[in-house]
Amino acid sequence: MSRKPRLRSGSGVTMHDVGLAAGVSAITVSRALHSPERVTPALREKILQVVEQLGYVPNRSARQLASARSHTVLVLIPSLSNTVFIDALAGIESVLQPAGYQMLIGNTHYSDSEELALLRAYLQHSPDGLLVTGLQQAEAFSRILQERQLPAVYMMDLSDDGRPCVGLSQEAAGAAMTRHLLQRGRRRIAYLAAQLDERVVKRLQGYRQELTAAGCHDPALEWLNPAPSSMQLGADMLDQLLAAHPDCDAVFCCNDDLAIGAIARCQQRGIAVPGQLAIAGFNDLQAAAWTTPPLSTIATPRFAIGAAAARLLLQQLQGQQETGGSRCLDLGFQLQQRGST
Amino acid sequence: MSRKPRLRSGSGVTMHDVGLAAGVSAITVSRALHSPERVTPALREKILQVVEQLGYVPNRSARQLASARSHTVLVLIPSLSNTVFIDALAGIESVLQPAGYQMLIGNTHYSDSEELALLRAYLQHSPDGLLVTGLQQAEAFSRILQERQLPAVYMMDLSDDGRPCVGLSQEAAGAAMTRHLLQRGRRRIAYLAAQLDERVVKRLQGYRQELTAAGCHDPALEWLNPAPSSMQLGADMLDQLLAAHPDCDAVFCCNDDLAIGAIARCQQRGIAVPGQLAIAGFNDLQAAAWTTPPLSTIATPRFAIGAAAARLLLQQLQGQQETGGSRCLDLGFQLQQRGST
DNA sequence: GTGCCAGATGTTAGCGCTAACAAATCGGCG
DNA sequence: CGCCGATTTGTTAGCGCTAACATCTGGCAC
Repeated sequence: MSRKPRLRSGSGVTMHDVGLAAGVSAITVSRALHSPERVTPALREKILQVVEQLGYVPNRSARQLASARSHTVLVLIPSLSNTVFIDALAGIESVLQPAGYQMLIGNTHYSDSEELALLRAYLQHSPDGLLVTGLQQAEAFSRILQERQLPAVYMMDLSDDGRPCVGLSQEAAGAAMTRHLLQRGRRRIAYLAAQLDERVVKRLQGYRQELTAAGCHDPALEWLNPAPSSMQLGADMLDQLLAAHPDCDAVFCCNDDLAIGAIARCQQRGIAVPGQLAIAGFNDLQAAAWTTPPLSTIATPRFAIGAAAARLLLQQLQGQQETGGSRCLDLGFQLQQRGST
Repeated sequence: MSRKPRLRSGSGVTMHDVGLAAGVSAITVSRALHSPERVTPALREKILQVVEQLGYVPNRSARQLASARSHTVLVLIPSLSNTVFIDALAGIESVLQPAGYQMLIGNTHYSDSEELALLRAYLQHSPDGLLVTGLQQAEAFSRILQERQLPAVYMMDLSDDGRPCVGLSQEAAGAAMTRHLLQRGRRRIAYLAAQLDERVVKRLQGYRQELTAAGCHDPALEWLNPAPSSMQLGADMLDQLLAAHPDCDAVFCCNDDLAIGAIARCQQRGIAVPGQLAIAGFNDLQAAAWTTPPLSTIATPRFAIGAAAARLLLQQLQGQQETGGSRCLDLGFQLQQRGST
């Protein structure tokens, strides 16, 4: 009258089974797989053969439970529909995958509270570290990280408080594009923005600085819309802007989506670009090179940012707590001048 | 001389601790959290309070190990940089997240062998089910699914072999667009394709059928390039096509990326669209509405496909093995006629 | 031969949780 | 008043793996 055996997950072959078949104990199998240098080469070879033969698949939960390390990294991004973050994700994947780390993706929908909720939810997986977009999280967020001693690397921006980060100066990039427009002789330069996340605001600050320095800053030319960014919105905002300020001679859009909508609307309305109106975007999405005229924009190294951030995090996880040197990596940006300016 | 306590992962608060503080046993805490109906409301309330107070976070690995269920779904998509799959991903997320399921994302890079390798690697997480893009996997792939009795739902296409799937008839969609071009009076209709995955090939089949039926199929007008799809490639392929076949009067691109490149190149070369050449795309990406002229294309319900596939999988996981009725869901498509045709 | 050390392998226990069974509790009814 | 069944809670064991310690082996110095 023995009790029912439990349901086995996976293939049912355990490390113990492999050991049995290879004539060793389970722990030796574990070592053969995860710290090869602690097992005689011949024995290791034999064990690997048996693993192959039995189709053994290690159980990650058991490993995690026993070792208190999950080999998992939580990645928080504001949106799945914005290519910018997907590119960074690809960069992260390219580093974590080969290193044997699992990537958990959390979509915060640009919301601090959702971000916090996601962090709480994903703590159940006890990630070894975090990759976070941006620097401004809810207060409770940083508290949790601190309590649990969770290492984190921040992406897309540069911090001034010692937190490890990989990105670019959004402010400098905003300033660079504004300077470019000034150099092209524009004086009535508008700033069109949507979504209004921290990066968009920092670009705005760069824009303000340059215009103020040049003596032609006009707050009335700043059009900020908290709605999600889209090409439709770019077109609509352009219409509104021109209706209110027909003398405007350049539009700096906070991202390429808005800019593509704006440029298409100009095309529709017969507004000469850049003759009457220069248009600039931000991010250098693939489509930016294929508008009429092609869009001037700021190219950002998203893939590289993701990859570098992942590498930085892995360094921390592997205990290389290099104390010296700032751990802030500035990967810069590049002004792509095309036909629209 | 007691041994060192093991490193604790997470916060260190266990179910046992919660039970202790609430004056109940660990299993009661487990029940309060996961099967509320098995605990007196008052007690449950108290337990939840203690959970909150102690900041208890359940350990998913332990749960998984003990219950042989991972509450995890593996999602395999061919690419992260193609919006089509990201949209589906968003749909999947919208269903799995609220249901308490974790989504593991595997990027197959359009490769059968990588897909198989990913499946093998992710088996370590013992996913409860799979969401797979397309129907054509390596042979070993299906064998593994069968061996482990892993439920899977296939996305983006329709099967004819009884496998549960959610998508649309790629063939019918290809045919519909071709029919549309024929109705607009075109006779020399080219098919421009890249990446050449199974969906692209099926659209090609639909295209062939319609043209053959109309008596104007010319294999020389099929331009198939295995390289990854991009706007640049679309522009290049258009040039090559027109150099070889100046009499061509319509181009059906297998996706919007190619079409956007092609339409931009026409603009650059002064080729009248649709006057001299009609151009059509596939998928209805956001940018398709903002080219000059706006691109005619086939709108596909990607988000809905992802969501429906996830729901279908959850049904299977929750044991509702409804035997009756096909489990193939055709969510259709819509022809978006715009200025380019 | 003895002692010793380094390296290879094994033993034991326990990570945190839940399935299965066991016990306690309660209300209602003969 | 005691017995029944239903409901609520507890006990026990074990999921598969690995940290820590224990043991074994062989080689080498003296």
